[in-house]
Amino acid sequence: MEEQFIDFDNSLGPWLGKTVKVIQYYLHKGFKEAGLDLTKEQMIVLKRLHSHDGLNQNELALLVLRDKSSLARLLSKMERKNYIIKVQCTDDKRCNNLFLTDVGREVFKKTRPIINEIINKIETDVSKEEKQIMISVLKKIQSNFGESFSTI
Amino acid sequence: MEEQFIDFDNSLGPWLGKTVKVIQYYLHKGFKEAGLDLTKEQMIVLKRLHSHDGLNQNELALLVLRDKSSLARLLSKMERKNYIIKVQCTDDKRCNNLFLTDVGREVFKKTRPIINEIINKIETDVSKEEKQIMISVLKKIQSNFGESFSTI
DNA sequence: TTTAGATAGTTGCATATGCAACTATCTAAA
DNA sequence: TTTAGATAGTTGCATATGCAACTATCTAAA
Repeated sequence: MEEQFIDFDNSLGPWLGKTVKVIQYYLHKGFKEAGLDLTKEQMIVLKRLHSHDGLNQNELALLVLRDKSSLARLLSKMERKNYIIKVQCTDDKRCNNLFLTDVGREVFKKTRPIINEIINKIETDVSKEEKQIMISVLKKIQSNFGESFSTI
Repeated sequence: MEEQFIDFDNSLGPWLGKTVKVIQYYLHKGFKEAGLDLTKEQMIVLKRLHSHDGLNQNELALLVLRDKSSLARLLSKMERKNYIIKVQCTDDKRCNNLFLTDVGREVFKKTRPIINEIINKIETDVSKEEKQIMISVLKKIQSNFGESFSTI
């Protein structure tokens, strides 16, 4: 069939994958060099709670595109480091509201310059038009895979 | 500083990251639904060996952007499943040449339609021009992070 | 008011990852 | 020819991930 002849190496998938790997490598490296005890994944959680304090685990898991079990373990580590706290919901004993601690807020603040540097590096020599096209295509790709992802 | 005001959520990094996560989710799902005993990571190794049989572990690790220790363990699992074999280099006892087995080749063949479907899904409603811009910007981003990555 | 099904979060298991330290081997320079 | 440094691959450790099965709790319908 026609299918056999799709050019895998020049399709968007591998290019996207490789680019993200490169970015993640330098992000982790940046945190390490700044002496921050933090992974990229934990940073994303801090970021979300920073703008949406009080989410419960299920809500947060949806936002960060992670399985709730994976997130639960991530949160445990962050709780041990005193970056976040879990507070049992008042109206539902099963559920926890998540909050940044002052320590967590402080750590997040320290990631700012590192993240900004990475963003600047990513977008070096990328024009406004190119950036706009990138984002619109990325949105399109996400929505090609179904509504569930397009709203995140 | 100016730095504080960079718009994290609308920068390329998070958009790229999310998109890749969505793609990977459906790729894994596709393999599972087809009954293939294979992860995305193992598929990438099969793909590389398919076009470059005989690479050693260090060479392959560079190509797939993985730490050699991570790759070593990936290869062990694939060797156990009889997808690949390691053959000690004739001229250097430290080094292994890696080869696909017939089983590995067969499994890789079976991933083809799944991968093609994902690629088609990704590129739905993405014009040739958009795709070209995407790839050129992704290349640019990779090279922004240094020569070491730009050639992979 | 009982209870079946839904929901929030956890745990077991298997996979994947990178760094640092290690072994075995090779190579190039004294 | 010896040997110091380089190189290929492995192992220990800590992290991250998703699926399936689980517990505790809640909710809506009989």
